[in-house]
Parts: sequence; C-alpha cells; structure tokens
Amino acid sequence: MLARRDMGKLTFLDLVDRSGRIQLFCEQSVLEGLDLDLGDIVGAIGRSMKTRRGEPSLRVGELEPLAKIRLPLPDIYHGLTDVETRFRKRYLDLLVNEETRRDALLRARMVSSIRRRLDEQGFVEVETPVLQPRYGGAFARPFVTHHNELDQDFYLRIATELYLKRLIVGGLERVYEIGKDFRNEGVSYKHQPEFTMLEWYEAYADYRDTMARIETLVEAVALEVIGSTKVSFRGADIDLAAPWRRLRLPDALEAEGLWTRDEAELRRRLEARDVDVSHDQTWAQLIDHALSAFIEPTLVQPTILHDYPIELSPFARTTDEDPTLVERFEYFIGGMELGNAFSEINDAVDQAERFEMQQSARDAGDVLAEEGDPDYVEALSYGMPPTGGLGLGIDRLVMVLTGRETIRDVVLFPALRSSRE
RNA sequence: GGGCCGUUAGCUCAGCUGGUAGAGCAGGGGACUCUUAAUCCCAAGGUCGCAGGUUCGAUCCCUGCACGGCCUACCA
Repeated sequence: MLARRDMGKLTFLDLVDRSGRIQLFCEQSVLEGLDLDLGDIVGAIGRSMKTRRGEPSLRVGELEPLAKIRLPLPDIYHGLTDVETRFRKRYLDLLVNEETRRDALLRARMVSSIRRRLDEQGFVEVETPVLQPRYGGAFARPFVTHHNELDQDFYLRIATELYLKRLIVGGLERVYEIGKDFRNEGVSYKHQPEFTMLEWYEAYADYRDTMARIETLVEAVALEVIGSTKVSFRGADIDLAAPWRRLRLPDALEAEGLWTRDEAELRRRLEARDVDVSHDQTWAQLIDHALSAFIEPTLVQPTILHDYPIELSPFARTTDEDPTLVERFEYFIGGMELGNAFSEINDAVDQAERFEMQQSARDAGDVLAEEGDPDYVEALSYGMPPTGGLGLGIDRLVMVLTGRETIRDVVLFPALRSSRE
C-alpha cells in the first residue's frame, strides 16, 4: 500500500505490486479498527468499479493486513535518489523506484532468453568449478582463498574457459555456462569485482561461425526482451540488428597510425599522443593500450573487431594467411567491450608453445600473462575438435538493453566498501 | 593511487557575509463520502558524517579521517 487519500468516511488506497497499481475504494466500515500505514502489505477482496472520475478501482468488501511496516518508507513522490542508499538497501530502491523494478525484471528475462535460445541450438548448460587450484582463461588478478581440510589455496575463477574446453575434449560438443567470474581489480562504470559471464564453446565451428551466432543472438534477445533492436546508451542511438560491422584490428590501428611491430616506435607514437605508457612492459601491452585509448571509444554501433596479434591471445589459433595474427574477435557496443571470442587452439603442442610465449611475457614484466596449465595441455593431447568459443559480459548487455550507464545499476547488490556502523 | 565534488529530520531538499537550523513528503492528533503528488488545521521530529583546530561564537573557515559520486590511473 503506497498511497492513501482519506476523504472523511471514504478512503482511497493505492495498492502496488509487480503487476502494477490499482486503486482501492474503501468505505469507513471496511477500515474500522485497522491501523494502516504507507508500506503495509494488505490483501483486499471486492468488486471492480469505476469512480466518478473514471479511475478503475476495487470497491473493497474485506481488507486484511498481511504485514506491518515498522520503519517509514522513503519519499514515494521523489523516490529514493541517494546513490549509496539505493545500493546498500536495494529493497527500498525496488519498493519505491519503478525503473529499478523494471530493469531487474528485464535482466531476468534477458538471461532466460539467452538460455532458451542456446538450449534450442543444441547447447548443454554445465557448471564448472568456481574454486580452482590454478586460474586462467583471462588476463586478470584473482581472489585467493583457502580450503582448511585440504590445506590448500584456491583461486576464485577469473574465467570458465579452460574447464569448458575440457568438456569439448570429452565430447559434449556444445556447452555453455552462465555464472560469476571474479577479478581482483579496479571498479568502474563497466567493472565489478564479481560479474556474470556467459561462455560457450561449439565444436566444429570457427570464429566466423561464432560472429554470426553472437550477432543474431543479441538481435533476437533484444527483440524478445525490449521489442526492438534500437537502444539508447550513453547518449548514442544504437541499432543492435545483425549483421554487425566487421573491422580488422590491424586496419583499425593502421587508420590511427598506430600499427607497427616495432615496440619502441609504438611507444614513441603513443607518448606523442600523451598516453602514459610507463606501465606497459611489452609490445602486446602497448597494442592493448592503443586499442582501449583510441579504438574502443569509437566503436559505438555494434562492431566486431577481429584478427588480433598472437601475443595478446594465448588460446586462439593463428589465421591461415598470417602466423602473427589469430582468429580472434572482440565485439563492442557503445564504446564498450561486450565480449571476446576465437577459434580455439585444439592442438596440445601449439598450446604448450603459447604458454611458453606467455611465460616470456611474464618474465618481461607482464604480471597478468597466463601461467601455464599442464593439466589443460594434457586434456588437449586427447584431441579437441576445432572449436569456436565466446564470452559475453551479461551485466554489460543488460546495461545496453536498459540504457543504464553504470554496471552498478544492473547488479542488484554491487560491491561497496563496508560502512563503519 | 591522484584530482574535484558531496554528506543537514526516515526520504527529497533549503540554509545569505560565521551569530546554536527550515520546508515538503512520511510518522502522530483532528476535519472532510469520488480522491489520485488530494486538501485544510494542530503538535512533534536534528550528534548538521566523525574527530580535532581557529574564533567570544562553527552546519558555514582550516586539518585529518570515514563513506559515496564523477574524472583520471590501473584493469580482458
């Protein structure tokens, strides 16, 4: 019960639930002996009617209190705007801000739409370990925890990649997982320490098949969930309809005058553009930096950026034309990376060599470069079919579909520092 | 990590040049049989984020701290 208008012997109440709002029309006798406050939960039985002003209402015959509010509700008219309170007490945000409720439901519909479509396309949903003895599948710092009985440290997964591909080795052929990944890094409008990731792996597919699958998936999900492929995000009008623009990464950098294999030269060119490259130890890190500073922000309409340097991509197979490039793409919407995909390396020897390349990068000071995973290499030794794999940041797609500008708005309980109370 | 900004009643917000704080909503009491941000009357509601400092006097000026926001840096 979120509004009450007393007219002497007549009382109008607004009852709100997930399905919307209905006005209750109560005569004095119905409310006799009841102590009703805004925020109370009540059940009402009555007949539908229209008031003189034409408002559809329920003429209440019986009103039953179901739950008593004990603390005052935030201002219904102004809503709850204090950002910190909205995040810490999301239940209040949901109670008084309709858009919050709407977007929470939209997220749920989006995830089930994705799930349903993948299921229909022959994918099998699986669950892989969150606690992993070694972490991999992404360049990120992990959270570490400890198992007492086993007396062993575990990492909270930064990706599901390496376990899912073991399932491809095992013959499941099309698998996916939707779950939380954990990365022990900074927070921003598009980063949270725990976030929801979709990864799928498809045997007998390559990155071109995967491009088609993701762009048609996003298009279909948008149509189903918001009824349109057109969205407004961060001040831009965006059309999610397939096919998406394709752009080779070397071409994109070349157009900016930033495509060179010469590390020192690339460093000079970036410095000339006032980029702080002091933290970048390797050519790969410099390229990555150039990409995020000069290319990513320009990719507002959905864009598939493909053919990455081998140094950035320890799990992607090389292109047929150029052994220094791999069959990998990232896709961007609204100047934000939504996900990453590639034709997987399916040869154990190739994979072992890539881990060695990554070890060299670590030795050169890139602390995020992949550590090897001998157990994974062993799995590949039993033969993995050619496979297309993809990751999708679920939270970020929710941002795009809802038009919310920060990831904290699409995660119900975002990570905040504890307040000392 | 750095810079800037914010924190006043349960909520939304005022508060001038330093003189111990106001409103609306919610909550309490009252009037009203068609309201819908209902209206009207009455009363109540405060560790001005926390701790110091300057001052005769601090919500206001200064310092530190906490939490939050934006930018930046870091970051698949």
